Amino acid sequence: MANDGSDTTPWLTPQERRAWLSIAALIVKLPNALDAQLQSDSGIGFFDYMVLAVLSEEPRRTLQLSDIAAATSASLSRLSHTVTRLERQGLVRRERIPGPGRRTNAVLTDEGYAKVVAAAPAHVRRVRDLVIDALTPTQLRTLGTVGARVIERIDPGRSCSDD
Amino acid sequence: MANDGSDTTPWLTPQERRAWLSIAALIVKLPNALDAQLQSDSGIGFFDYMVLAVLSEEPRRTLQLSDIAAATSASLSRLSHTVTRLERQGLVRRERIPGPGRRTNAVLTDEGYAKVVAAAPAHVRRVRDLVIDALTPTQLRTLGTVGARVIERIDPGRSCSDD
DNA sequence: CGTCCTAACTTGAAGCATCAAGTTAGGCCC
DNA sequence: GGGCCTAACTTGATGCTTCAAGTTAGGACG
Repeated sequence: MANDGSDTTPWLTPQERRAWLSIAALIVKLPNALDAQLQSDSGIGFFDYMVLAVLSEEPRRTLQLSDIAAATSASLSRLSHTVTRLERQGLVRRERIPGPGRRTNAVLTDEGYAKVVAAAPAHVRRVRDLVIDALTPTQLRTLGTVGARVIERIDPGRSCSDD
Repeated sequence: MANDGSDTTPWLTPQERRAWLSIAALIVKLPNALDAQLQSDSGIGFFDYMVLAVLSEEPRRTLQLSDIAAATSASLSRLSHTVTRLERQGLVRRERIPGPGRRTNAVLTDEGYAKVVAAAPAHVRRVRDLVIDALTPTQLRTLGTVGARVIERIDPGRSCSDD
């Protein structure tokens, strides 16, 4: 129970530790901050917003559930529950795909589209305030690169696309 | 409803957008990955682990609830519920502070201490694999700096200390 | 053409987080 | 020393996430 996979466990150096503390705080606080902004300004959570946003960028405002799940880094189960809720709010609608297998699309309704359009400006502004405009272009670039690198480590072989 | 706080909402440039997509994926996936590792190796969530870890670094393995909440970026309510659960598992114990006000300490039990000690190596290894060792020292340094900067924007005036 | 198989989704229960209301223990002020 | 105030928690309800188990629609194999 005290040896989970290695005899030698190199602890963090003071520099590494300091960096890690900042990163840990970041990945806790940034999602909270974005959730809070969207919740209070538009009555919607960050994840729900991402789902609507992803759909709004599709030509037919339509995407298969498993593709949405991949785009938002969520489990299919989570997504299914979420789509059920969004459906109840009239923002989205389900649609069976006729072909082979048991595939289902989610389609953004007009009301759903209006919701994202209404929510986006304040959301983007907050993202700018907290992240984009807080950093130099070089820092932002590094952050993007570094994020992609870590993501690649988490699940090797994936692209990314959400908002 | 279409104008949440500004007439001119500068959208993201393609570079900014690409960076933001990486960052968004990062703040969703990294917590999930850490949670999954801790859950499967030690049967404990990331947040619970942080609470125990913070306590384990105190001289008397004791800290006031509101200080733990601050150190882990959580609400007092969330922390109180969590401490109740940890208490039920025998990992922590509550202790009223006699002085003024209605202050309460959480104290790490021996069992709780054993738990963190057992969980830490695999957790640290995962943090190394995913983040620390995936980046150059310069990138890590930048990431730390940048994290601190964003945190400062989120709630101005705070230090950080957790694991 | 029937059985097995897989991929994609659904569902229900259990756990965890959040929000809004309480509660509690002293200070403060007259 | 009685009423009021604040800070620090606690609690219960509600909602979201996860987990494990189920369901469904074809395809492949024999």
